[in-house]
Amino acid sequence: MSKDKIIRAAIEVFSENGYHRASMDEIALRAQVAKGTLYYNFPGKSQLFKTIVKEGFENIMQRTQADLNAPLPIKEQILRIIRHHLDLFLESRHFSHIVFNELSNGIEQDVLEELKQLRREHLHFLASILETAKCEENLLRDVDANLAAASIIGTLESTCNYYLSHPNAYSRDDLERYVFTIITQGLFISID
Amino acid sequence: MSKDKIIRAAIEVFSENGYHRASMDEIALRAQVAKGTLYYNFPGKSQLFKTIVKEGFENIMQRTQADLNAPLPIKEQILRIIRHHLDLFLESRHFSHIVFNELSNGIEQDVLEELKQLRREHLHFLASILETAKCEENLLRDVDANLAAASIIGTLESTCNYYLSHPNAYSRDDLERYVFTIITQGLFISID
Amino acid sequence: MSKDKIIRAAIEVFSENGYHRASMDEIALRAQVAKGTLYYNFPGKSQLFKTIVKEGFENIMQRTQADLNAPLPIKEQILRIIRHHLDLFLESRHFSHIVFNELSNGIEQDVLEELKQLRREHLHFLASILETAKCEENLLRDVDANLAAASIIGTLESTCNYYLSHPNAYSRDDLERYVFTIITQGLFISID
Amino acid sequence: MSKDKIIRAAIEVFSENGYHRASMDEIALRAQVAKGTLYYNFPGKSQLFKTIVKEGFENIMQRTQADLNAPLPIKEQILRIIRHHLDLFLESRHFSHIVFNELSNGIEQDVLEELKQLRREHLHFLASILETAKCEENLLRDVDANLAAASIIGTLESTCNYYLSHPNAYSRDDLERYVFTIITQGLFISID
DNA sequence: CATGAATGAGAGTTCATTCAT
DNA sequence: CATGAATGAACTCTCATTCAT
Repeated sequence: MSKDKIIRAAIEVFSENGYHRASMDEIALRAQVAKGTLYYNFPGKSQLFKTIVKEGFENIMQRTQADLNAPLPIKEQILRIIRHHLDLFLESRHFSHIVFNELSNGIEQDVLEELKQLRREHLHFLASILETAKCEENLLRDVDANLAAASIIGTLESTCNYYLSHPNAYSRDDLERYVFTIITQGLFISID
Repeated sequence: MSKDKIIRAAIEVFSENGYHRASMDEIALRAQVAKGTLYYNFPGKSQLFKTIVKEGFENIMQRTQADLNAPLPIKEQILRIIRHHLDLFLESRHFSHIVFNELSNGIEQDVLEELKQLRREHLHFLASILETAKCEENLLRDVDANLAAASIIGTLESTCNYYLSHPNAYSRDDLERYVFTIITQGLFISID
Repeated sequence: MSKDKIIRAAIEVFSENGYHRASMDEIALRAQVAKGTLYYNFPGKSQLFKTIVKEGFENIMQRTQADLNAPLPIKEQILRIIRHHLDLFLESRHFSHIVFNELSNGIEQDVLEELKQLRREHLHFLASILETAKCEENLLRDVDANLAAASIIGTLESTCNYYLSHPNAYSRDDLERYVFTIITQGLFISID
Repeated sequence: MSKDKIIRAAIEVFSENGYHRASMDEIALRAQVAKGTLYYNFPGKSQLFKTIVKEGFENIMQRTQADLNAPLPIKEQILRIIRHHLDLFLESRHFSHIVFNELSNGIEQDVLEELKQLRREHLHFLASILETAKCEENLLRDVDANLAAASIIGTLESTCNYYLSHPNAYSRDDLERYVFTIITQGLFISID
């Protein structure tokens, strides 16, 4: 089906070039459809972009949620959150960069607003997991859950970035462990 | 002098619109110089952008360095690092976003390479401060200093972002304290 | 039947948007048929347009003719011509604008030629009524009947236009009377 | 100068093709400038069109006004109005068609509104000449001056149209005389 | 030093038309 | 009879860059 081919191609092209340098011509070429077919299936470039980002957010939230269904200690929950996000970040580096960072300027105002909303929802999704854990287990430091969630995302994004430009510095497992340590040792209550 | 006027205007325009939506016309207009003057002073758009990002990095590194000249405990050093970065992030939100995030795709390859190098240098600058502290004071957890630095930057960037879209949630001082807690409680050794 | 639905929808859309801005998509949407159905029933956009214009001309000529079947004094005949044209012009303003004015440029050459022919026929139809009256009653000034007919159409078109953009200036009846006066006092012989 | 070349070319192209079929490429080609030069000098297609129509209206109003400076009997004034409009209509047939008819649909709403305003001003200009004459000389029939002006324009437009498609029917002088008769015998008071 | 008119490659988008079903 | 997904040529418009002055 054309729609799927287009989305697959668009992910590629947006990932490789960023929103602005990605051209509809290139996407059509990559999807092996005519340019008009893009506009038959999507209202325009920004809407196509939105669709993709939306799917990305939903994808990672679903994957995370599915894995947290069973009752798990918060430590394990955070580990899994980190693992899923690392999967996304490392498997499709540019795509995740788009999802988490390219939402700043230079996109049509209305679509931008929707995308920011999506990002907020993702953050609240993580925050709610933390909040639940904080209440139930009393293991988390008394920090605003939203800020904590923001910190997790920022740390993941930034460390992955570093990891990817230093491919031989440590293994994927090391990275996971390091990040877990950095995050949790600040989130778990410790005797000072 | 024209060069200064151009740089000031360019910071504004790049900040407000991102790299691609910023136009040389707009920059010339804001700088109150003719379009040709831009090309008299800078080889092109990407070079102008590079100049600005470079100045941004140098600025924050200088400000931080200057404040760390006196011998200070690591806790105080980190607090000051956070404070300077919050200053930069909150005072010129979009500019810092450019500096820390817009360096991904869609910029001319050669300039992009230089910018990534700058970002690496900034990260290493922070990492070296941490490294020194780790050796001298043995207060820091045994985590790769570069990853720790990346985590700090990511956390700052991400939490500021949240803070700015929820202006009334907490005060600037609260934010500073929260971020400090999140970062340090993971970086300082604690008895588990 | 699809054909009728299409024609009704097409009249609406052409009227509201003019030939070029009217899109086949919009017509199909309004007619509640699939786009392909348009091309099943009509060879293309210009032919569909031609069909509509043709029906418009035939409609007004029939209405006028029907009303002039009984032998009437020329004064009454002209009044009825005016009345029928005002009906058409005022009831479906844009449609009549299309019929009388949009036949100039920018339509496929072959269809355009046919449409101009239709306009000529309409003009000759009016002219023949005037000509008959001139011979039989000797009440009309010695002016070329075709020019006189052209003048009537031009006056109707132009005054309706004015009337429609000044809705409260005079009543429909006033307009009819004024136009009648303007036209006839130039067409009837008067002692100078 | 580029601006002049563009306007000259645009008049040609708009006249030959109507607003929608006229392409900016064609105008640039005809003007022997690059496409970008069009947009350097005019904000867009509709604005370019507006400029041209505006100049057309101003041109004919100026020419007419200049010729009516000396105090003339109304009969002579109307003759001159007719003459100037015939000049415009016959010399640049398509241009005048644009000016007087292509202002209906399918042009950007804001520009369309301005153009309609121009047409209204032109009509009021003619109406004011008639009004003055009516008051001063008491020679004009008691018909609303605006409708009378509309009638003149409509008659001129429509008869010229006919004249141009029947080039050999009568001479330009005949046309002028006929039109003058048609118009004035309805405007001058006559004993019925 | 500085200008700004001019450029042209390339972008996003529209839409009449086709054709396999 | 009717459909609607797919097409691709043509369109308007943007903008970094150049160069004669």
